Amino acid sequence: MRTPAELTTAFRSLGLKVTPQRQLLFRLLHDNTSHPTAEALFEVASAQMPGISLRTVYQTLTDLAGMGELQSFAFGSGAIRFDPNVGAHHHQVCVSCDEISDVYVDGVDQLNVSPRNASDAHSFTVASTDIVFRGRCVRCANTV
Amino acid sequence: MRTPAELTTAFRSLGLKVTPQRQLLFRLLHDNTSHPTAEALFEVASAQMPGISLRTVYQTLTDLAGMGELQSFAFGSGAIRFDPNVGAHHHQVCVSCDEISDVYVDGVDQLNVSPRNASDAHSFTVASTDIVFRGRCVRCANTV
DNA sequence: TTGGCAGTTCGCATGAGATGCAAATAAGGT
DNA sequence: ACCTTATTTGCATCTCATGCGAACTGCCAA
Repeated sequence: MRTPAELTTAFRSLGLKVTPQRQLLFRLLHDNTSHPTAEALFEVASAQMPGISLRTVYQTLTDLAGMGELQSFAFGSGAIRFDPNVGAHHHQVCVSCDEISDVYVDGVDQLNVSPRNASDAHSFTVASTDIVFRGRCVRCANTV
Repeated sequence: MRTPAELTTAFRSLGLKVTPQRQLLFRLLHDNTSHPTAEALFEVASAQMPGISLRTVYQTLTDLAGMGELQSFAFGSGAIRFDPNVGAHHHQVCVSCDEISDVYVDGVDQLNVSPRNASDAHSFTVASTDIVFRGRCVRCANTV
């Protein structure tokens, strides 16, 4: 997503207001690589702005996602994760500690896809491809 | 997953009981390519066995998944989908009608993965790879 | 600088999806 | 046929998320 300063301009030019709550979330999300949940952001935000509402966090995240400034993903279990990295990338998920990392993948366009039924060939128009690698991060691999 | 007959034997040899409810679900799931939710299976099961409990459907699905007879996936939104196809395959999801289809993909092992930070290289042990193609099925592509 | 409209925040209610729990019931070995 | 043990069921509970309305506040305009 864009920088807090750019988002401030973007919001204003859309007729949206730049509140202290939103500014805080802009800052907490910018360059955030932890793929936080709404709840997790709420915890961090609350420490810096006691009284901020979970509802507002959800609201702002939804708005940012709608503007294309955030991507959101559901990884198997639990709450939705938000990712300010909106470029083409994929994810690694540690099955042990649930840590999620961005990864860049070459060769996606070379994948050879064949539907279950031959009759379905060429019947699907792919708009995007999401790849999730599940396994163990170094820390968890060494802890087993 | 295995056939209802095979599952019957497998359950018995594990000390588990083969109830009419389970037999019905074995049948409804065998060769089912619709990636149903627990609720969806409950609807179909209820038609054939009025009174069957949603709780039992969840319970049996969880058991089968735990035995490796089913795979379960969370696709972006809504309820968990179950898939009796436990072989290596991936999925196509229509963003318009939510239809999910199995697809087979060649070249997965040739993907060249690079972590966001070079220092993370070789730090992750991949156990499985899930690919989701999002787009439009023929039906929806023609309806736009 | 001030006024006021329109967008926001916030808390509570609500809803979906899923699981915990205990009493009643039934499978299936003996 | 019996008895032990697994299952089924319904209800309560939990998590994650969104709807809604009253109170509040950015921020443009005068």
